[in-house]
Amino acid sequence: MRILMLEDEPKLSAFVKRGLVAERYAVDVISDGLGGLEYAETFPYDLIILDLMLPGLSGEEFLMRVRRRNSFVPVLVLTARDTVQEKVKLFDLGADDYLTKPFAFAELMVRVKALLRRGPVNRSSTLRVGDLELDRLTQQVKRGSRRIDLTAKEYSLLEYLMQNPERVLSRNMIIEHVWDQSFDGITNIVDVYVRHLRSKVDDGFNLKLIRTIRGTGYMIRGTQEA
Amino acid sequence: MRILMLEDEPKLSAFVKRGLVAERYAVDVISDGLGGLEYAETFPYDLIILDLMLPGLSGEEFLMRVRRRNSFVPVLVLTARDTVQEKVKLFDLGADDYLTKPFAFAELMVRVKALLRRGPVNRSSTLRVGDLELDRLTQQVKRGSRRIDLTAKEYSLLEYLMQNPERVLSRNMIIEHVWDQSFDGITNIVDVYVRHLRSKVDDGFNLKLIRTIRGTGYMIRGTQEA
DNA sequence: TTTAAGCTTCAGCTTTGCTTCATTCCACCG
DNA sequence: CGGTGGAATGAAGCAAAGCTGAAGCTTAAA
Repeated sequence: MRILMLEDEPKLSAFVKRGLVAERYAVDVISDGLGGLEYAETFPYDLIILDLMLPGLSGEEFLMRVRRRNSFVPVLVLTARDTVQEKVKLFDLGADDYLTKPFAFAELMVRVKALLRRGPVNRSSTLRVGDLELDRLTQQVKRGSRRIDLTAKEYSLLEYLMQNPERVLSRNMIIEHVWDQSFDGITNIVDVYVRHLRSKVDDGFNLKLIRTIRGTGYMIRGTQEA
Repeated sequence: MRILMLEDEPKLSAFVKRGLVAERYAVDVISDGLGGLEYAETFPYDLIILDLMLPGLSGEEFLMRVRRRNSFVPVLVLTARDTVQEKVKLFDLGADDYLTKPFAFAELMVRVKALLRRGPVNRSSTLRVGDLELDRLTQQVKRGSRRIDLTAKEYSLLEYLMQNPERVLSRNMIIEHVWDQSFDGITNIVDVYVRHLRSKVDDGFNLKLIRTIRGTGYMIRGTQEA
């Protein structure tokens, strides 16, 4: 799950980012409107958190432009004003939810999860492929009855695979969903992490869930068959 | 345990606060209704103590608004009038208990504890994880047969962990529950206190109860396993 | 006013995970 | 049944996260 945060106050963004990362989201923080727009148009975010007070381009302007690109990313707006007019305007512009500052982190978290859940991909909170189970609430992974400990990146990768079972995912797509902005250039990082995952998820089991599609990418599947 | 107190008479609020702090609650005092509403909506309090005579927004109004947000936080009302009508009105508005001024501190304390105990989180007064025991009534902590002395913050932290055994708690969540205000930005205060706790709770024992989940936060668990 | 206890910050040190790179392996091609 | 390019793998450097001791600060107690 990849989140873009538009916030120019470093303390706040650092605090929020730390919390989101702890929940295993890949978070990009951008501090000005124009730069944010560029990011929003370049990467496939699952959610945007938008502070209305933004240098370079107002929050309203940003929201309009994103929506004009007929993008349906959920947008959570952070605002200082809490009036009815404000609310109406925001929903008009296409915001999906809003939060007035100051807010408790727990409250932000609740809304983030709610917005992500209602997206097209995520109905349920538990993903299943074969006898492999990933619980997004507690972030626990089990194969059969055996618990599996994953690092943050391993977890995100597995989550992405399991969101798209039986579908071949290219290395580029995987990088764009699982890694954040800190990434550049050509790399075999996906291969390496698939290896890590396999050693924890598939090793010692008869049925291998993660498959390589030569020349294309990877796929997860719970059934036998060639 | 976090308490919000709405009281505009400084002497009284100082007196009560000191008493509550001595009992290891984290107490925020706000002296006007509107500000109090903001706090109540922003932070997750376990209890609200409300003086009916309040500038800015009447106590009744406050109560109504809090309840309209369908918040189930217990509210203890302080009032000067002691009539049947008054009582009925208060309970109608959603008060959970009330106290007429003047009152003895001990009396307040009894009611506070009663309300906290019946809250959604606190069914039993003793928390247990492995051979570690925390008694909320007497605020005593024991591991096996050995008594452990904790400071106020250490106690709150341990209590929060033990309320959520086997669940990973992020630093942000911990800060919001254990410390009064959300901290500005980034701090490692949680790390430091976990260290303090460990030195008292885990050091010298074979089975370590408090675990670090790297990149995420901390967890308490009483069973062995990996 | 002095003293002590607890709270918070900070910096350096350790551990772990992230990423790159070089080498080896293997599927698919002719 | 070799050859070739994509994939797998192990190892190693690097960077981030967490640990820890100590010091400064605040508050309460004597």
